[in-house]
Amino acid sequence: MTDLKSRLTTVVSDAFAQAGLPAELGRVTASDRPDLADFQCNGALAAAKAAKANPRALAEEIVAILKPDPMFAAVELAGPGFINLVLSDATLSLRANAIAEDPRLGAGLEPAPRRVVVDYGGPNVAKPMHVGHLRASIIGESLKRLFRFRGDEVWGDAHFGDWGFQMGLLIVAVGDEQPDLDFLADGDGPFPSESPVSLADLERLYPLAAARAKTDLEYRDRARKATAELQGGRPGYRALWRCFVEVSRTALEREFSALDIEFDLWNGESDADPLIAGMVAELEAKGLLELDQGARIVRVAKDGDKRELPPLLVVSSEGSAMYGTTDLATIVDRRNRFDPELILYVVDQRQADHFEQVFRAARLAGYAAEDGLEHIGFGTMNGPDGKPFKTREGGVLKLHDLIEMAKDKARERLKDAGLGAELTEQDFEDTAHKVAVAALKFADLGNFRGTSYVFDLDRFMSFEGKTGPYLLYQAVRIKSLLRKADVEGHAAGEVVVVEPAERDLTLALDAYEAALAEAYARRAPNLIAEHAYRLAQTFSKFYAACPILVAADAKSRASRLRLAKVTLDQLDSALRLLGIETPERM
RNA sequence: GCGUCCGUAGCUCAACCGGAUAGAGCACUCGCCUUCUAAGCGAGCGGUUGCAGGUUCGAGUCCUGCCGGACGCGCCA
Repeated sequence: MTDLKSRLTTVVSDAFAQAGLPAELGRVTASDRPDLADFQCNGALAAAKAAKANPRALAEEIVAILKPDPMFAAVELAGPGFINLVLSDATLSLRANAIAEDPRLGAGLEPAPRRVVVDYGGPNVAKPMHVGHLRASIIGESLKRLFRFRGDEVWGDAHFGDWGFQMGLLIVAVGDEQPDLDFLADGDGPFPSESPVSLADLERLYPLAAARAKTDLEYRDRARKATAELQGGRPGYRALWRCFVEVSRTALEREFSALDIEFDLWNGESDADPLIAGMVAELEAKGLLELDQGARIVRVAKDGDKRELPPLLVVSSEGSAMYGTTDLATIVDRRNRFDPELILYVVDQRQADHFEQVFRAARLAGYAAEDGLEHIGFGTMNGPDGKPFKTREGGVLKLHDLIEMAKDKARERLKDAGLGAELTEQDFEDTAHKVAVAALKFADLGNFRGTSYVFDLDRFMSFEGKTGPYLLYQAVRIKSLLRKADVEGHAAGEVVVVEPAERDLTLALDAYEAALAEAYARRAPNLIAEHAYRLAQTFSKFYAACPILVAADAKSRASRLRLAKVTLDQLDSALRLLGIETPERM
């Protein structure tokens, strides 16, 4: 199962070799001029430059070699030395049938599967998720699915923020409010397993405590002491902390699942904590630690650097672990548990320096291979003013509220379309939810992750043009068509490509593999989104140009039905990789 | 100050190792529902790719300088 582009690259590379030219110049790409050809090769231009020869003459030689191959309808020399390739209808028909019969819908596998950890989401105990978590979650989930689909063994890890000073703050805050709690007692317990606080309590108390600790030094010291005692293993604090973690995690999982985001692991910062002491000793033994201004650091600057990268702080002058320490220990933890060949950190681009420090330290310590750690940075989601998104009041918008806003819009639009009357309330709600999630995710994943984008709910939910709802609409249309075909007793049959719209649709289907391979290589889900949109649009043109159920003859109806079915399946596959589900009706 | 990223149509974004006529969507104009969902399809309008040089047969893409913007730069995460 090979896509046309790869197959053509092989064929044309062989022709280059036959002509005595470097085979790697035979790279074939989709044509820039669809009016002239299906595919093209620009290698003759590069070959001519290297050999100081006439590009047209070289290209002519290649054309002569390729021309007899019956897979082509035409092979032509154009412009300064482009080789234009037009495939025969028979070649395209063959390919369309192959994709239709392929359980992977034309998508390939990576030749050498790896063990990969995707670190994304980054939720924290007691903190409600806000819009900042949206990108990390959506992009990470998509990369996890993509890597898994390409054949890697993948663990998605939420990397739960369940440790550190915030926990001490919460213990103090809860203790002040409920001074009679059993958990506050010294000694070994036993302590209740029932949580004395709800998530709402935690979310209420945390910001207050954090603010107070900034100005009230006595309060801050109590929180620090509580943090130290918790980390030292004080049983009552541990038991209380476990309640915080459980209450938070349950609520967060519910929120993530509303976005179809599911983690394989909820390993927290607390899981890495027990490894820190040993790790520090090991770094010491390896001679990597240095005492500087009272702190223990690893110098990570390199000779070629354009600017001196600050050292990684492993132990602060107060003797505590920093977030870089935890990240480093987490690498050790993952190595021990899974021995991953690659760890992807899907985290805001602004933390690029931090990860560079951690990665360099990890390599120096031998915890990871040179190419085993990657920061997958992304830009911010901005408000209309171009600054990171805030509510009208200037606060952060909770993720939950954002999703509700999107669902309200979706309900409104579905009612306008008269769908409310057709569906049961449950189906209606389900569809509204899917439409809202598709709108949000497609708006996010449609852009390259590295660039920031402006959040504009009206535009995302406009249900027109290049949006999530448009893609769902195309999928739903096909589902409806197939239901009708079923009722009328029409079956799909062999694809025979005749019409231009059928050619274009086949070429669009074939491009799935190239899009996925590129998305994988560049860790860029927007290329999947781009493909899905192209496919949907190409189908829509086909739908308008080629009657399916009322086709002129039974053979062409069967052929078009199969094209419609495989388009739906591939669209569904691509959307699933983006984390988007399609409803039955809309 | 140093460093990273960015500047493409009125707006939001593409452009596959440097290749043909820089592409989509929105907005605007026009056409298309007595055939399968018009949340659609077709056509049109819209560009000195921030500015100035350079390399090349060929530059949005590579190099240099400048202008403008975002972000980061040791004990928060």
